[in-house]
Amino acid sequence: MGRRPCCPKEINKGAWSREEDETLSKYVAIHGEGKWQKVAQNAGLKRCGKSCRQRWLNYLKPGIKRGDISMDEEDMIIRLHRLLGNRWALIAKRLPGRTDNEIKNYWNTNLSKKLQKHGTAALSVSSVEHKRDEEEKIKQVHVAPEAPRPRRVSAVEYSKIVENEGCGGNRCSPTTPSPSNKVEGSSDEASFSDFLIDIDQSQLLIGDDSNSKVPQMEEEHNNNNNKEVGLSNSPSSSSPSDHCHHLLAEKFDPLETLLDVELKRMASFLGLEND
DNA sequence: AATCAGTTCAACCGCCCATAT
DNA sequence: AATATGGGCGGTTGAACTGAT
Repeated sequence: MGRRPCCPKEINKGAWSREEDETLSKYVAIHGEGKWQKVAQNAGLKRCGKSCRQRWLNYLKPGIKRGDISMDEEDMIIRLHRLLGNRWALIAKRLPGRTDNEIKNYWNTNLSKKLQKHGTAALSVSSVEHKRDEEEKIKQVHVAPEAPRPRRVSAVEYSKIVENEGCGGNRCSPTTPSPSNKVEGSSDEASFSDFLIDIDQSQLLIGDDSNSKVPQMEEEHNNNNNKEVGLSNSPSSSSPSDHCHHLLAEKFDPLETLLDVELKRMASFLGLEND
């Protein structure tokens, strides 16, 4: 498969100027999103199409929230990251106004440091709630003053940490057995596990980006030990695969729907019923 | 005030997949 | 069927910023 060079020869790189932002915003307002290569050309921007797309989606698009990630959002990020791994785009979809890039940055700068220092226990529900209490007193958005300053961790570093802690690295492989996502002997982790009610990540990941994978994976799942777990609190589902069949029959995106179920639990747990 | 080190985050890079030709 | 193209995504980089000395 040939790959054309992403960008024309003469392009601007680096930070976007206000003029460029305005040009892009005006163009997209008139012509809509998509065809980013043409956007770059037709709008007269000396920018790569991808760069235009990224600038629009991460910064200029109306409704984008910037900064001030709330404790609830942080909690959501932590939980979703536990469920989905480094699938920032999926996580971002569950946080209106937040972009994958922002969440990724927030994770790398604010949350991964906790992994680095305390392991996953630092990211448990109770610690987040404790932090919420503290931060409401201090009214600071990011890091409590007494907390160590954030530091970036490399992917390799992070993978090692997570490997030890649970979800195995950059992506939670669909074949990764769900028990690996638990840390033994951690009470905080136990509370989180309770919250998860033994959701099988392989089920959650089925419908990620290709519906076509679902039947095949379900078949595999059926061949394996499917007694283990699933959305067992769904009384009408005798098994996770039944549940997925049901969802498919109704033309739902399985992941979306499963996530909705999960997020309702989160909301219930957080006392935020009206998601 | 100057310098240095650490942190943040916008932007880039390259891989992958879906779709068009 | 093979190739070209567009777009999505996660990982990484580096300039700007901030705080410590």
